[in-house]
Amino acid sequence: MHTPPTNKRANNRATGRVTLSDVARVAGVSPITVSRALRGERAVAADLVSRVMQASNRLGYVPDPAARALASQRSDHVAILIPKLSNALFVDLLDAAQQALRAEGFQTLIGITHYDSAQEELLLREQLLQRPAGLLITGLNYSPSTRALIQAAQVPCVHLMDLPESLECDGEGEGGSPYCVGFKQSDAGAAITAHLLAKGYKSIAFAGAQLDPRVMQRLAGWRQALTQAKLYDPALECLNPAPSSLALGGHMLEQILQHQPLVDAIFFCNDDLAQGALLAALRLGIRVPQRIAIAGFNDLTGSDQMLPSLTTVRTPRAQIGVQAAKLLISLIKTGQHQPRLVDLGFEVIERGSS
Amino acid sequence: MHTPPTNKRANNRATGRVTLSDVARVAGVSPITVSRALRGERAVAADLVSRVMQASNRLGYVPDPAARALASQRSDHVAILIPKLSNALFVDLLDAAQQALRAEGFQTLIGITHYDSAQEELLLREQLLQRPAGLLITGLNYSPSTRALIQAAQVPCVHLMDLPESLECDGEGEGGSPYCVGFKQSDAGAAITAHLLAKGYKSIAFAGAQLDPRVMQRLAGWRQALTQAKLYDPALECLNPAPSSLALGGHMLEQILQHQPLVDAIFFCNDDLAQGALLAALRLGIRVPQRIAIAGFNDLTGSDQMLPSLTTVRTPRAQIGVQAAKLLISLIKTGQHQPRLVDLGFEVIERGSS
DNA sequence: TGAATGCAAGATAGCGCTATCCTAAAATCG
DNA sequence: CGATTTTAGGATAGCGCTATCTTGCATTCA
Repeated sequence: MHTPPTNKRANNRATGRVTLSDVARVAGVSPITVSRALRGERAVAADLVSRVMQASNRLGYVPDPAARALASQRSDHVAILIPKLSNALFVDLLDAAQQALRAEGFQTLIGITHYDSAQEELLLREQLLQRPAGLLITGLNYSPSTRALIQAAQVPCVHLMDLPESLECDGEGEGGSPYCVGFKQSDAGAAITAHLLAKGYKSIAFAGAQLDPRVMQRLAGWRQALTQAKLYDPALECLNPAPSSLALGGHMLEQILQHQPLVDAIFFCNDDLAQGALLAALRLGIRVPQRIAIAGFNDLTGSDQMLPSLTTVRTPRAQIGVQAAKLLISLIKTGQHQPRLVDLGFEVIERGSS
Repeated sequence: MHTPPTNKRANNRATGRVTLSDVARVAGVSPITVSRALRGERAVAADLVSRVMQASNRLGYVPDPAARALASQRSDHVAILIPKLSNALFVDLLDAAQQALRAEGFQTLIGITHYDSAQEELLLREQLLQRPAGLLITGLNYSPSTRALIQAAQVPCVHLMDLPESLECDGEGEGGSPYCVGFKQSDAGAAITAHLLAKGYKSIAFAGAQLDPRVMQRLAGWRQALTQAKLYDPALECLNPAPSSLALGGHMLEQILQHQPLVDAIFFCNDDLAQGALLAALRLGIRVPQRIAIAGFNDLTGSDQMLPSLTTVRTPRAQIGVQAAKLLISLIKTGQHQPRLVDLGFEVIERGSS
């Protein structure tokens, strides 16, 4: 069957879809005016706008994202790149960002990198095909090819969780510093270490898994705090590239107690490790914090329920998701935003385990 | 600046994008033939196909999803509707489904319903605007308007986690039963209850939060098992519509112990509740399983690490995500699939808490 | 007051692909 | 072996929107 092209204006064919032209006809204006009126782009006379609005509402018009994307070379998608969904941290980030984006009419495209920069590049490449309006990327990515992709795509991009080491503007040629929403991981690492020091612990180990850039920065903060207190010892570092998990935390506790019996406190780079350590301590009859103090990072679900409850660093991940989304949207709409760096800070939460 | 339409075939303008026509020109065929060759649609002579492939690879051609979506009225998106990201169950589901979909070139659109059917309908409406190729929906949705939306959209849809009560074909008019990948929630509820009965527990309480349809089915399974054992008592039901959490699990344990001191076992509808109960028991000095046995559901992360380790029902959520994605893809490509119902079962995991 | 300027609305022309129809050649048949 | 059917490639025409240029009219200035 081929429906002959009857009246050019009544082009809603068999689909039943209400198009711009339909609205235009009802409002008695040209299609392009409807487009402009609905997008608020350029000046359109107030009475025309209201007529268009009325017609649009009456017909229940909804723009077609695909047509819009094809014509404007920009979709209503925002791509988000996240390392893993098995870490609650990133789930909270995703949840918050997704909700904030949806409120502004954006669809979220997720990409899980598994901490693999080749995967990250591939994912980004796939996502860029959709011509997203913006990009949210975990961490400050310095993979040159990924960076080049973003530059070439001319898409606004906000980095999550992390801030560059030097807060000052370092005008690095192309557009200056990146947009970032997060907090200083190294400061947070130093702060929780300082807390343990203040409580009188003398031999404070660092236990880190995954060893992504943020863990390494927390490690740097810990090093700095201990060095300053003249208590730093490389033997106190327990690093494992395996993914973070409760079970691994338990193993690490045992390992440290065995090899470094003088250690009286451990700073775990993530709460799941610390929770695992607390459970292992319970199992092994090791008293926390009497025999050894435990501190975690992120204040994940359950940390306040542990026995003893877990001393940790509360990180504003939901806030980061929301603020990053807002920053990105402003970037999409206006092309720029000040400041480029948003530091949402962190908070040391002292609980029973220290 | 207006670039005059020079050569119609060299239409990759300033964007640098390689289009179908570019490939067509290089391969010495018409654009439509390239389109057909690359999609494998209709018959195209083998030598032409290989010429097209070569040209396509050489130029690095990648189809534009927006153009494709506009022309074909179908995008490469698959929409997934999930209640919450705060329940690890759904995160695992999403993770698995997303990965399987991506492997086949589909982008995942997420929607978080927060167990709100009005939200669900709104989200679905928004997602349908993107003309998704398929739909993954948690649970068997019976909200009439949502159902109507799906029907009207003519989009393949697979339901997750749950199977309809009557497994027999009940030819309900329009297209028969829905496509489902999951397991029988009520059977799982009955099975874990049967396990507790077999261990000799006589007064087995049910503690449920959120009270979504799946929880209610587990409740039904528990009721049925206890009724059969002539041990059912409505007073043993502890139901709370609040979201599931560790803290709530602790509260529920205390509540049950206080109001029903004779209870010797509790079946919690989700592992986070059960984990919270175990921690609360530890805090209160209540011995598990001696004073009271605890069982959970889903075998979430950490359940094996608890003290004592948690008896629970292992549910194949990652499998469900993957299988549902596969079923959906087959549905998208071929229009149908048998069987319509995929039961992936479950497994009772006996651990220290019972 | 006539020319220069601004400004809002419209006409035009695609964005990059696929659905549909068409046609010429090959394959099948009575 | 001519008539019918099948087949594979191409021409054509949009999908529903926005970028861009053009035009008509009200403002402003020398």
